[in-house]
Amino acid sequence: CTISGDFTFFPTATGDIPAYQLRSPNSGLAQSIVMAASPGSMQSPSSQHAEEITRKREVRLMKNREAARECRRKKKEYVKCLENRVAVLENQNKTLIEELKALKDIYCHKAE
DNA sequence: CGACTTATCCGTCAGGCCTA
DNA sequence: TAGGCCTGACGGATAAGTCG
Repeated sequence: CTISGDFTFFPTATGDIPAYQLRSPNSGLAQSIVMAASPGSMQSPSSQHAEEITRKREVRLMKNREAARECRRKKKEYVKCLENRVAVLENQNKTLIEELKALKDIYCHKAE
């Protein structure tokens, strides 16, 4: 398990503005498909435009939803790797301390 | 057993970074 | 510089744990 090099965390300079938005109960893929499946044959240009905006928004949200899932998956993996590395280093440290103790012992007995 | 707290997951927004 | 991607921050939902 190695920590991939392209995964970096950086602080963002967000001004703590609470993120509020309308939550549509039927947002997501199904909604996008419904939107795409209804051709704007008998619609005014303005309602077509509104529908296009809605469709674009749905696509954007869907992509971001998936991106967030992937981002969280990568973060979990990254944390797991760090934890593994901590365990390995702790073991190494313990071994080195033991080794040092043994060498000190040998040295002390020689000195006598 | 209901009220409250804590942990975890998820969707969304905002903003930074990168590329065409 | 517009558009897309990535990710921190936020708030809601839900499960699990705790307490009176």
